[in-house]
Amino acid sequence: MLTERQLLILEAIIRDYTNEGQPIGSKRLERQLPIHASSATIRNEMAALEKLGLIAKEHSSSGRIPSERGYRYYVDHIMKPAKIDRGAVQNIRQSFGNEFQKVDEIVATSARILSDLTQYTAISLKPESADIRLEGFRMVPIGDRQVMVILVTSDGTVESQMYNLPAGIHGDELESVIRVINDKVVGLSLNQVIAKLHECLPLITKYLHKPDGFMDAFGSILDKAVKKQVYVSGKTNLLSFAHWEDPEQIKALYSLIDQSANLGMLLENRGGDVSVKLGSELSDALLSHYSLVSAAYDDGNNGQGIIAILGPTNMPYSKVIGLLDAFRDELTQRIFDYYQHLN
Amino acid sequence: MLTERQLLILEAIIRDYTNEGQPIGSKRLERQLPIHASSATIRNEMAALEKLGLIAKEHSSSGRIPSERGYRYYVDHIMKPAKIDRGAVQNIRQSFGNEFQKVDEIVATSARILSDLTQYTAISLKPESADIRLEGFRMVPIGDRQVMVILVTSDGTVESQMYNLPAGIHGDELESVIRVINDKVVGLSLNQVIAKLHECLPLITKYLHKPDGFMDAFGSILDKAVKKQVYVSGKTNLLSFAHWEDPEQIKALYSLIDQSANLGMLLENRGGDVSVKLGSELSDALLSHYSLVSAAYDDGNNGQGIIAILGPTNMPYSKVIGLLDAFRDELTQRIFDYYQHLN
DNA sequence: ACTTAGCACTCAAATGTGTTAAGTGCTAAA
DNA sequence: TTTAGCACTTAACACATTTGAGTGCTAAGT
Repeated sequence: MLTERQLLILEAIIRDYTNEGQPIGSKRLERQLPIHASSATIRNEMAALEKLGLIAKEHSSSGRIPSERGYRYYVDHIMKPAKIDRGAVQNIRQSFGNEFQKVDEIVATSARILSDLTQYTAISLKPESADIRLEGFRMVPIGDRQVMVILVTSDGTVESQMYNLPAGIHGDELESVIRVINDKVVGLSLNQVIAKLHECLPLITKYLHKPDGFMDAFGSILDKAVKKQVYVSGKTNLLSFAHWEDPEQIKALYSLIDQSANLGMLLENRGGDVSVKLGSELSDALLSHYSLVSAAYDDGNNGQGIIAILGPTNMPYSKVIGLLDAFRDELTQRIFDYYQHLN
Repeated sequence: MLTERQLLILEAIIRDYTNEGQPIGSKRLERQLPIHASSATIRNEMAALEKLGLIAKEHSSSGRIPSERGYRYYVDHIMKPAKIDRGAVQNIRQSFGNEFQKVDEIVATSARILSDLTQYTAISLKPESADIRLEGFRMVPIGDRQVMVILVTSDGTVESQMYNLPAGIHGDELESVIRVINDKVVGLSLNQVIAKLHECLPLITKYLHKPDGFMDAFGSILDKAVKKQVYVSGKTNLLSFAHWEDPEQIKALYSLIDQSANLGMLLENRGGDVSVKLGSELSDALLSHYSLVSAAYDDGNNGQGIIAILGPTNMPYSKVIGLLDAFRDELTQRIFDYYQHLN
């Protein structure tokens, strides 16, 4: 257990290092801290904190910087989320605007607002419930040889994709295909759909002479619906605080972030409170100097989504966590409004 | 007019500088060039070239680097596009794969292939003809309160968007709206559509009590159809040869590229041959160290699209131009195939 | 048992000093 | 017109020196 004085010192080191990015020395703290103690005493305390692994030196005679464990301790035991003032909340509310036609738009907008507010990279995941079923299926003829395939899932998501018909397919054959699909796969969970559809392949082949293209199109649209929808905003902000000598490393980081699959992994978040993951706690070594603050939000009926901020390890956690928490409430409300408005 | 020897020297400087990025000196060239002349003679020739503004020094005693005018002269008068060997063409063909369901997919894939091949940033614009008309309009009911609005334009583009109906709209009212739109605006050019639609507003208001949302949705989907579709691939490659340590500048560059409107401007290309724009010839000062190689391609019936490579001023123009030219043919063929397959 | 002044020590960063290598321009002779 | 030769310039590098902020340790003071 840390003494009161050690807590003060640790907190001051973290605060100052967050603001200035420079190692913090004992004389500085002596001047600054509201405690009566000489720099030598502070040095002793610092040595103790270092032995506990909470702070570290960059070289043998440098000031101290918080270690990862230090941040962990700070986040878990010292820091209190900053209260977000009403003006800021108002601001968020305004940024959302109104008139969303899809939940995806709300989620995408969330990422944009968050990256604007924090100047970090923001990530948002669309709410997802455990069991999504295929709820509707349409094929809308567009031209002689084209149809638009539309899937509706039980969480209200609508995905569409063009499909070019093979030569010589007639309207009634198309009708038959629609009927087959409505009979056989509508109502199933999305994971079962593809398997079931393959079972029905002989049947479909009867109407569509060459069903490969159709299966591809259907598969790709189903993918869109199944895939965790991830929205990332403010990627370029990563450049601002990258120790960026090496362009290759940044390229790698970007491509990591662009692979939404990775991000899905990264964000695993079992609901509840705002969570902070630091450097080595993140799945990829590329992120060892970064830190991820994430929060799950409920959409009221279907499931949970996630919003997150990816920034430097020395970010102002108090502010960011406070913001994310307030934002989460705002977002939940927005989604609630959206569904409300729909019924 | 330059002498034979001056041409050789200029060409060698450009070639070597492209490969190594280092200023080129007279002694080097003496060793390397297949002409009988001492370094002093070459120095004299270099002085002449410098007086013509074709090459420049970084500092008073450094070797020479090509100036922008030098590149211009090289591209216009010296360089011949490299012949692309059959293997490479085969490679391109393979990268395309088959089975495109939309022209957009072909165009987007083009950007991807080009940035892969060159390791620069590639940009592609979808073909656009002068006069696009609205050719079809659908509203597909999805749930009780949602419809999917679908527009088809005369160039075969299909765009869709969800629209949440105001409360208390019934099927027959929706039918009426569809009929109004089909009667009044289908067949018009896209630019006229919005104006005409506003004329019909009283009529629409009769059926949709609050038509604002609908007008918004219709407008935004029309925007999608009208807006020049720009695809950019390999943005991170810009990092590889950015010689600037300033993240802010790169951020600015990225946001420039993300505003597709800007890119549309940038790319203006009156068809014909492959065109090269260097540094200051580009619209934005941020691009002064970059160079844009672009080519227009025909899609056989509707109009022209553009493919382009954005890279450092000292790129290997011969290769890039040769590649772009060959790629253009390949792309034209692909689009031809696409439409062929559709009839 | 803490605290603290004082001191020797460390290290990064800034500054200064040569040295080298690659280059230039100019001149005078071939 | 060409070229050898020479004086000059500059960036890049290696190296030493100084400075400033910081450290650990010790011995004396509370």
